[in-house]
Amino acid sequence: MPVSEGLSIGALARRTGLAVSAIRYYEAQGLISPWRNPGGQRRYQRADIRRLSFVMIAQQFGLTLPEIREVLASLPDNRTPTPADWKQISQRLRAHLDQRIDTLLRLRDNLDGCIGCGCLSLPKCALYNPDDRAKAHGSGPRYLMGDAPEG
Amino acid sequence: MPVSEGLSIGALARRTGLAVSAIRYYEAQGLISPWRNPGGQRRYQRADIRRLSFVMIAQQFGLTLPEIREVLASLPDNRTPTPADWKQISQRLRAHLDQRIDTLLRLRDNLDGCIGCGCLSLPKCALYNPDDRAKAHGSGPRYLMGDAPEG
DNA sequence: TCTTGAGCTAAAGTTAGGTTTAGGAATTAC
DNA sequence: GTAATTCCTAAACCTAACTTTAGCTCAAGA
Repeated sequence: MPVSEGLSIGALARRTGLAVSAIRYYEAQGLISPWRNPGGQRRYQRADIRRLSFVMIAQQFGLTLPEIREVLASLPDNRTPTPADWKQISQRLRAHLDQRIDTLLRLRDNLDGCIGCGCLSLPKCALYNPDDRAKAHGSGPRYLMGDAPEG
Repeated sequence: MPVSEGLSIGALARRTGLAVSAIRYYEAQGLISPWRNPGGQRRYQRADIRRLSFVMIAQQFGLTLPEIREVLASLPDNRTPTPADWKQISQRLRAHLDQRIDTLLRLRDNLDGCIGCGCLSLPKCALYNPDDRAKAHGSGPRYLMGDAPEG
């Protein structure tokens, strides 16, 4: 029998498939808030399995951890989230995903145009649209993406 | 008048919108190979503007720098690339993009299903398909993505 | 010529999202 | 009761894709 109620971090790791280190990291990022048993070890609710599962899914959809934290903030504090709570949150995910798909589809259309016209690589090319650039993916030279260097 | 033919790195930076430091970094990664003038400064061909532009576009499409280097390797060494050369390369990009879009569309379908069934966050949920997870985005806990920790 | 603006290299710093390590303390299993 | 797990924290390390800094050299203009 456990020394107190709740899941240990190792148990939660086994249930979610996450590494223990990742769970502790998510806590540091404010995504999950366990309590401590008398010995100082973390204890989790069973609902936290869902919470972490959601984190993993949201990551696949391209949300950053701060974004996920914000989304999770809409879950109730005072009670265990219900399926309806999760459903509402999933719909926000869906909106995010739709936007990513749109961006990629627009990129593809532009690329098709460019293949036809031979303009690929010209700075005036539609592919250079900075909005698309900023949203399509996380990487690329920083200052092109709106982070002007000083001086 | 310049001390030798070709574009200086600053001129290339202005033409492409890239930072000088980024251009030097791309060289270190094998994406571009300038020659040196008698004073040891880098000199570029005008065709290198296109080359770097292509790098930026390919990044938007989610290719890593090593992947871009590989794609660029199919350009001719002995002559300036023609529009036909670029067109061929663009088609490889298009295939990559199609795959990304497919993955996201499948994720969206699964999410729709999950919103309906309320299963979101259950490990058996279709959203946990590891193939999709590995391909949808670069981030997420490493060892879930096939990089098992030792011991 | 002399000064300032580019360029050079090497090395360190940055961000996101974690993992690994070191050195202890708490639990569990026998 | 003791050995083997598990857990704790803090700090260092990791990758990708760059940027910044330091100290120096080159090039261009008045």
